[in-house]
Parts: sequence; C-alpha cells; structure tokens
Amino acid sequence: MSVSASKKFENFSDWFDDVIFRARIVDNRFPVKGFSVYVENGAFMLDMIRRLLEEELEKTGHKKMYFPLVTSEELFKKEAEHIKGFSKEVFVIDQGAGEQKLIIRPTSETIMYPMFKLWIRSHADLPLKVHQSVNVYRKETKATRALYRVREIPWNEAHTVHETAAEAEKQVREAMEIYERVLRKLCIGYIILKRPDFDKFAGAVYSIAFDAWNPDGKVNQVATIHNLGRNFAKAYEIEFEKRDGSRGIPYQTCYGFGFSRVLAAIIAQHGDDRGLVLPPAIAPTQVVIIPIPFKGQEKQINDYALKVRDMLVGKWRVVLDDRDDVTPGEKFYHWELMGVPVRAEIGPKEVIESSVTLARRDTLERIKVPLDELVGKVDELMKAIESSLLERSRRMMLSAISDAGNIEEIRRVLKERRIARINWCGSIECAEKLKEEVGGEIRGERYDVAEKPLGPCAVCGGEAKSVVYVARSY
RNA sequence: GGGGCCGUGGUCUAGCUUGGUUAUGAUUCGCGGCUUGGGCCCGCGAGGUCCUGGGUUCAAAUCCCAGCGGCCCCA
Repeated sequence: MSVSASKKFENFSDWFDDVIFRARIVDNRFPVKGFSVYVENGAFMLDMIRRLLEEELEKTGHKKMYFPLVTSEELFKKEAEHIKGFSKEVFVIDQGAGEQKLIIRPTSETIMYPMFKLWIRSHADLPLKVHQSVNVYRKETKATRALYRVREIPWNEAHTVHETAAEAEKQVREAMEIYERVLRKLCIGYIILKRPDFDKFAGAVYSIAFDAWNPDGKVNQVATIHNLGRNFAKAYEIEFEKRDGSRGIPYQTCYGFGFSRVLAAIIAQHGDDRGLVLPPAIAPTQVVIIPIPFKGQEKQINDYALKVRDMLVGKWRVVLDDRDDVTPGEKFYHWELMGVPVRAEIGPKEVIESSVTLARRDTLERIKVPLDELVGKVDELMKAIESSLLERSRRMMLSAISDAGNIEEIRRVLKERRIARINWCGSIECAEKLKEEVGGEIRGERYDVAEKPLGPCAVCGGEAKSVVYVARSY
C-alpha cells in the first residue's frame, strides 16, 4: 500500500498503520490485542519525549522515583469513586488459591499514596512532588489502536501534595505550563479543556485535558491534569501538622502525559504523503548526507561527504548514507519516509563549488549553501522547520473548530470530521442526548481561554452556562 | 452497546462466489553485474502452519461453526 497526501485525510487508518510500520516506529504484529512492539525509531522517539518532559519536571522540583507495578485489592478499593472508575479495566494477577490477588496499576494513586502517608508528617514535608515514567495497564474494552489506544500505556505520571487548596491550584497551572513547553517543542496543536463533571478523573475534584487535533477528526487526549482536592488524602489517611500546630489533611494533584499518544500526534499532525515529518527535537536522525557518486569521482565525493559529516556531527544526529547498492533517488525517498528534517546532497557540483545542497523535509525546498556557512545554515533551517511546523499545526487546530447552534449543525460539523463549539446548559441529559444522536462527546470548556456563552443551549434551547467543545475521540 | 467486512511467503496481493493441476503476481531479501542529481536495469537464488481449532466431503485456501487478531459503519 502506498502513502499519499489525500490518504492521510481520506483514509487516516491505513495511512497511519502504513507509516508507523514502514518508518520503523511500531511493529504491531505481536499477537496480543493492545500490546505493541516499539521498534528502533519508535523507541527512540518515546525516549526523547520522555527526556524532554522529565527535564521540565526536574527543573520545577519534581523528584523522580519508581513505585511498584502492582497494588493490592485492599489498597485499590480505598477511594470509592476511583475504584468505580477503573475496576472494569484493570488486569488482575491471580496468584492461586489462598494468595491475595494483585492488581496491575492502571495509574499509581493507590500505590503511591500509602507511602505518602508514611512520608508526610508536617508542613515541612510539603509540598511533595514526585514523578515516574512507567507503563500502566488498562484493559480497554473498545477496539485498540496502535499508539492511540493501547493496553500497555507508556507515560509519565506526577503526583503532588500541598498544604492548601490555593497551592494545589497553583500546581495545576505549573503542570499546565510544563506540558505546554514540551508540546510546543514537539510542534503539536491542541486545546486545553476543563472536562465536564461526568468525565473527570475517578476521584478528582476536576480534570483538565490536552486534546490534540487528528486528521480523522477524532481528538487525541495527550495529557491530563487533575485537582484531587482532599479526596484521596482522606481515603489514604494522609495527614500533617500545620504551622499552627493543628492537624490537617493536605491537598493533592496528579497529572499524566501519554508518550505514545504524543508520538501519535507528532506523526499524525506533521506527516505527509511521503511519510513522517519530524520536529528536530526528537528526530532519530536530524541530518542525512546523501553522496551522489559519479563514476571515477567516488573518492572525491566520499571524502567531501565525510568532511561535511564531521562539521555537523557534534551538534546534530547525523547519518552519512554511503550505501553503494542503493541509488540516490531511492535514498531520498527512504529518508523522507523517516522524516529526517534536513538532507544534505553532495555530488560533483558541490565538490567543485565547495558547497552543499540542503533540502528541508517539511516544505521539500532545496537551497545551496557555501561550505563555510553550512553549520549556521543548518542551525537556521532547524529553527525554521520547528516554528513552521508549530505554526501550521496550531492553525490546523483552530481551523478544525466550527461553531454550531443546534443538533443538526453539530452533526454536520462532526460529519466533516471537525470539532463543534457549542453553548451548553450543563445538564447531563443534553450531554447524553448529544452522544446518542450525533456520536460526539462534550470534551469540556476552554481552560486557558475564558469563553462566555452568547446564546441558548444548542441541545435543549435552555439557558447556556458554558461554551464547550464537542468531538469524537480516541 | 448494535451491525458489517477482512485474515494467503517479511510486505501488498490473485485465487474463494461454482471445493479438484506444482497457490498468482509484485515487492522484499541473498549473490553477481550494470548504474547513480528522485524508487534504474539484467541474471541467478531464497522465502508458505493459505490466522488457529473443529466440522462437512473421496477431496477444503475455497463451504459451515467457534476462537484469536485487525478494520469500518451506526449509536
């Protein structure tokens, strides 16, 4: 199956599966539903995304720890809402007769918080900010999808504990800014939404989420942030001695960042008919050098290519593709599929002129630069690619949104694989009616931008309380 | 939650309706040669539990049932 530009938007599924397989991201032939093999480029990029995030978390005082994979049924059941939300999708290890069953983490509240109870004694122990990058496991009942909806989920989860509600609130903002910095580096277009009550994290006071656009119109939730209030602290009996000497129950937040979904967003948002288009920050290969040998000039060309490589190699991840059994044209296609941001072509002309031809992956434009300007020019190109991808992706995000005033209009917008912005009265009946009749979900109201409803509820015509976004989702 | 479709060398695919020859073609891979500014060409070679299990039949890739895996549509 070949990849074409229209295919990404017309038949996203086939396009995506084809690209992730051929570009060595995921080999999805492992025969257990929802479990994937991340081959070299996929593994590399997941790792780069993880590093970008961890750097930001550590800069802001989050301590990295590793907690166990399992919890006990007893611990798991402590927070009533939480178990209600997750009990149907946990994997359970049956240790056999007479032994307790173990629950594999779907997320780590019930594993971390018993320890927090031991660690926190006074206000001096607060705030506590920890994070870990691990896999969590959820037994998805719906159809799974490589990178988007998997049962083994690579992510980072951060958990914080604070003296006051105001500090927890502030922490939510900090988390938001951290995620924004990382997603910006990856040039991803998204909106930040406060989820409606019925869709918040099990056990949270409220949840906000990052929904990234996708070519098929189904939004991709790449990260979430939850203000837990004191719900978990009470359930897990986390207490501390306040500054005034009295006992208090602390406030908590937690937030998660899905590496595989972020990777999916990178692939889906930037990719084109030739394959991946990668932001420089995470590209396994950032510059590929393709020699164009001619009979009798192989040595000069090769020596020159080596010289060019040496000029770039300390600064960028560089590959010199000197295979002699593959034509230059085929190498172009290959490395374009792999999404390499910058390609350097070196043939007889470049050798004579002491120049290098540079091609950028996002626009496919070629420029010729003198050798002594090479390093600066590559630098410049990388920055240009990054800002142009980001700008394009943000524009796509905004242009995917359409206002809709009634059910018919909402249906039409979703049919066009777009996102509807509507006024909503806040009732669960209207939310359910929407899901029943048009198949889209109320994803929530903007968190980063204040929006006031100017008309009646698009479903029932009653007084609207908020402006919300309706979309299908992964 | 409801309905439908699909599974054939590594990949894509023909064959299945109407059961019967050595399972088709491309690509890929290995070796050799020739080329090299966008997937070149030639020669030789390799690669198959026709998803799994059961059933029908003299005979199953082909028909039936179940399971596993994947996809689509509706809600």
